[in-house]
Amino acid sequence: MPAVIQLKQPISPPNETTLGANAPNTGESDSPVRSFSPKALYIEVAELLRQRIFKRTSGDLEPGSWIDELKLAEEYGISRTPLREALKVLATEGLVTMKVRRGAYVTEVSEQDLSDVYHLLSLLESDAAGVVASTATDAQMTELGKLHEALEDTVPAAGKTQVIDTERFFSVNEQFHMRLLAIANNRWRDQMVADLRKVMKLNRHNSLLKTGRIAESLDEHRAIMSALYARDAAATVAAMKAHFKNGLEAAG
Amino acid sequence: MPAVIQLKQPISPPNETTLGANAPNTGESDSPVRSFSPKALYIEVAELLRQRIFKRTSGDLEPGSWIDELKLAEEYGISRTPLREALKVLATEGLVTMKVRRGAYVTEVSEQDLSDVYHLLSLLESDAAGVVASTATDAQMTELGKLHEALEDTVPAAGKTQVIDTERFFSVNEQFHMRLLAIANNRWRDQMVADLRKVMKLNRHNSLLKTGRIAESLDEHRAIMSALYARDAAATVAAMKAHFKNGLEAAG
DNA sequence: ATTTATAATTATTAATGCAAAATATTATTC
DNA sequence: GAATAATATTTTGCATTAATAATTATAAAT
Repeated sequence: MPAVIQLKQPISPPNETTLGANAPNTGESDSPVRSFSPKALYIEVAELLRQRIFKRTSGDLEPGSWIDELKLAEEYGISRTPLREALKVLATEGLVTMKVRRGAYVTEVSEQDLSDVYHLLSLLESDAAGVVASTATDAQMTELGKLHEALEDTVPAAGKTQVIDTERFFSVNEQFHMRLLAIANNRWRDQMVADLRKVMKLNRHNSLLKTGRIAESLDEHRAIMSALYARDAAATVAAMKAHFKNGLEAAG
Repeated sequence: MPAVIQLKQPISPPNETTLGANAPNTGESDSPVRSFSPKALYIEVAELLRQRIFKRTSGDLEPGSWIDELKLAEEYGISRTPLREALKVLATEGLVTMKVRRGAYVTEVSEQDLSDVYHLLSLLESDAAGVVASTATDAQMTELGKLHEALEDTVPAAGKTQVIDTERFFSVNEQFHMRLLAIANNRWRDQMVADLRKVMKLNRHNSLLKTGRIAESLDEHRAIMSALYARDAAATVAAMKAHFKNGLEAAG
């Protein structure tokens, strides 16, 4: 490790975002960077770290690797305090693991973990679907129907040679699931699902929906939608569970 | 917000004793207090704050009230840094709510929140029960059976005039649920359940099991146990759901 | 040569200091 | 007297610095 005596020297944090460029005490107003930011610094840093953990391109921040506070703080041009606070947020999200007097490590998710988390996602979202089937207003139901139709539209009719817009399919699919959760209207569940999904993304094959399964997935969505329209909670739950079950098998 | 945090450390209640008595710079070695403490200070402080939030006797730290960092730091004899870190942990657990540039507030749980959280607890624990019914070893099943018998033993046979040891009933009941979760063997669920239970405890009538319902509760437990012994997952899930359903009605 | 003990290095944790932001208070004007 | 401006106080947020724990390296001894 470098960093002999002079740590605070501007060892050329040459690049990128710098984000916290605001030298603290210097009254110099040369850092408009986050002057417009209403959010706390540690929140923004947490988001940056999340991206780096997920992208996993830069080489560092791979699962299992130790997170060098000093290096990152320098890199971002901030002190270690907000960085530490950000790490604590990520720890509670399950993305990093804190070891006493040993610092933070990017969480390694085993196959077991992946399976466990997926199971919970399935449970929570299926339940949400059941709630929606029972309690959604007609307007909300129509809204979901519209999203489902948008999903159908991304896949060309059988026989057509047109390519599937995978990107768009995933996007609309995501919207559908999100809207469903929103209508189920349980912010605690929303938070849990969000956290669990982040953990899922730690995995290499992170897609909750494999590419080759689009046609099948659409079929399952149809089943979910018709159970919803029928306001059959049990059937909706079952359909959503089946949807997840297939998704997992494909991902495994 | 509920979230997943994984601290391998047990939550042994710190021997309390002023905890942070170590005056920082003063070289005076008059504070052996936490010299033997292996845990980070902010973890211990978080636990202390949790207790204060739950006990709610001291008048401060009531739901909705603002948390005075300075005052608390002084009170515990520590600086604001570990206190702030502790607050962030509690924030991710959903016990406190952070407002930008406005500090931390003890989370107010509405009736809606309470109902939502309870719903999720029911969902997660019922699912766990189902998993146990399907996958537990015979030894584990026997273990649960023993706990159930201990639960039966706390309630005198009908006709007897002996008083019920409520305290013990709650304790054994808690053990049963905990053991069930442990056998289900999904650490992510365990963490979520733990967080949700904490939120439930924010409520005044915080008992997950009302006093007047012991006999009924025992009946429900019997149903769960026999479904478990039969290794009927669906029946187990249903029995556990019923158990929770009744519990909520009693609490409401 | 292996093991143990001690010293040095490294990194985390906690404390203090300082500035910006927000709220409360006072003052001034219409 | 009310409203608005100006000032003062409080409080959060970030940075810096000090201290503590742990690991590595080095040396000594059996």
